[in-house]
Amino acid sequence: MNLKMLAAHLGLSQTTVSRALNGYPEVSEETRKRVTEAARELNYSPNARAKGLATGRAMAIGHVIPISTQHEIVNPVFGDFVAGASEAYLKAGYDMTLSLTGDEDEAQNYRRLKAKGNVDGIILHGPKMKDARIPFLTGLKMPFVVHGRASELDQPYCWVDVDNAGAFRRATNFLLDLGHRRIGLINGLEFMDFAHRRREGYEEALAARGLAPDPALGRSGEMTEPYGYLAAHDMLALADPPTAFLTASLITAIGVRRAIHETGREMGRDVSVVTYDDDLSYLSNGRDVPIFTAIRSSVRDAGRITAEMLLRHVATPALPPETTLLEAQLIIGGSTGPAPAKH
Amino acid sequence: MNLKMLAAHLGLSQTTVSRALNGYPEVSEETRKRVTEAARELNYSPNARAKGLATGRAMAIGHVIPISTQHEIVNPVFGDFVAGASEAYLKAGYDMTLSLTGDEDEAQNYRRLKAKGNVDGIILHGPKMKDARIPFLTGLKMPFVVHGRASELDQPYCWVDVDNAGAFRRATNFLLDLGHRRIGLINGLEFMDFAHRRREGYEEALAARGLAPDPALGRSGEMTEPYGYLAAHDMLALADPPTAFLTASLITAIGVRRAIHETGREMGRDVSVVTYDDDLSYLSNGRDVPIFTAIRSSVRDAGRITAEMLLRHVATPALPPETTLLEAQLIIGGSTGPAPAKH
DNA sequence: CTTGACACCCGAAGCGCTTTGGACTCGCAG
DNA sequence: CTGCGAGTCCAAAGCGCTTCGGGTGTCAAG
Repeated sequence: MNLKMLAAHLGLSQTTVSRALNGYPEVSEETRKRVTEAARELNYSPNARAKGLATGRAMAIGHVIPISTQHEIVNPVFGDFVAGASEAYLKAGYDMTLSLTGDEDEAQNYRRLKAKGNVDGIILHGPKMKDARIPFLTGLKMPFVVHGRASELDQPYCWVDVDNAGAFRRATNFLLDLGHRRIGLINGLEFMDFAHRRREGYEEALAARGLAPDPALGRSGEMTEPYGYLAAHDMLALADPPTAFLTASLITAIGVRRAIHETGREMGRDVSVVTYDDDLSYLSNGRDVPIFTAIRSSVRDAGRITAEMLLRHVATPALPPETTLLEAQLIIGGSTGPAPAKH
Repeated sequence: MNLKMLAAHLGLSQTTVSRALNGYPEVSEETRKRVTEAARELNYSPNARAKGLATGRAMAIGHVIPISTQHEIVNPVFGDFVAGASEAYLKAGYDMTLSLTGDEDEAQNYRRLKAKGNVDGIILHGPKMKDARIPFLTGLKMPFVVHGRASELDQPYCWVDVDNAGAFRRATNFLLDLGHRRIGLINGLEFMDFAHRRREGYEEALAARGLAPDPALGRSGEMTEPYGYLAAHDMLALADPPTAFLTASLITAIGVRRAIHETGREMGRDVSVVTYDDDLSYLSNGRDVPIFTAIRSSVRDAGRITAEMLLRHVATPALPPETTLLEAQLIIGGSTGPAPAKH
């Protein structure tokens, strides 16, 4: 079933049928009705490739995920982000294509992506500090939005990011207010921009109270459960162990909890934990009473917002770069309490 | 940069250039070299849409994920599956497009997907028991492979699945061998086919020893941490509590562990836990010594295998349906031990 | 009666590629 | 010298759609 057949079936020209279906005004309401009805009946829907060729728009957005030979791989956040973005695409009639690429010849990859022409815009995931992809994409003249930001790049570009520094500053302050002075930071990989900013927030909060960060209380790594366990395990074994932890993800926090229990301490009483929580659909932090005190920001919402921004820029390429900074909420759960009195 | 310009630049016809680039024999090796070099230099890569139009192949695979209004949403397994599938696509030069669809007018969705013509094949996720999409897709004459299976459908189709029943039979037997008699099953949603089969395996193993499943020890739900916690919490509060749990995912198992600790018991001594483990990249079950005894099967491998099967069928549509049953490994970790003696 | 204006519709070109059906040039056997 | 196959290359059609640049026919205004 294609346009030609449909047109023949209706005794109309392809032109008219095409216009009728695409809502152009130079076609009578009556024939438009006839056409749309016939289209539905015969299960006609236009061939996207042909349409794309003719219009120059692919009606699709590309998500590029670096899948480096180290183990970053697809991270748990991705599913929810995509779900959010999909909401936006669904409404706008856009498709989504995924490219997991090794990060060898990045430049070539993006250039090809553009030349192949099956996406109208790109969402960039997992920006590193001064990420080289950003200036490159800017030069490519293809609309893109970064999920996150890249520090130390002053060139303007579109991004949607959580205020990571602010979130960790608040979390740190919260713990400081509870009397904690030795706060372990169990961070993500710090060449990733978000993790870098989180450490900044943490250190700023400490500095504001005249405290210097203890290197023994800072750890950076991939945010798995065993990593959280190990990091907490080691720090708790110190002569002067931390009374509180700040972790970068719920999964890591779960590992921290395991380590705390294993040493016979109790979370929320002997040791406090505040975690960042991406509010993932399958990793809920409890219902009414959150298990962990957390700084929470829905990555699914971020996905929707990022996609909407991109679609705006695809529709109007002349738009100046736009940015959105999302604020994370601090929600109080059962994992925090006043610092235990020293004895 | 397109074919026409490249041809002009080389003083050749589009035909010859196209053939040179696509490895056809009716072009001299010398000109082929000239052409490929010029193509690389000028950063030419063919427009995928035009190519698709001309060849009738989209060089892309569609993943359709039901995103129902209930809360299944994108599940944590998805990211790893996609990473595996990408390996196969990358090698074969295929792209991947994602469609998250509401499950209202499924039939219409798939029909449109085919008519739009930007995928050559489909991977079906999350099959339910006697899933209606399977007969429908068969009728559509578009190659597809199901990740999982649908019980109570005797029609042939391509699938890649883990032997869920076998895995849970083995896990149950393992616990029975350790002397456990009251084994709680904390399962996924049982209208999903995989969860249904897991229960079957569990019940078969019990039946083989003349045990009847206690309804109070069976629970079905979305595999979140709080769900695992709640289920275990409730069962442990029974007059005759279970001495072991069988859980459907690592995340759920983590909730179970929390419940066990909360009642002052110790996992692996007072209460045993065996979990299903999808071997997710970001949710590792410990390194050398696994935290949980688990039945493990890499969902990432499954993704690769499924994609490879689909590509085979896209290349040769006449191939008869093919199936692959993956066996899960039983790996022993610290979460299991002999049933505590009754007193 | 002619002229625009308007509403409606159509033919055909063109998007960038592949592929069919030749065309041309050699070299070699007849 | 002719014929013929092999080796190279090309022109043009076609994939399914949009869209430009007209074409009708009707009707009110001039």
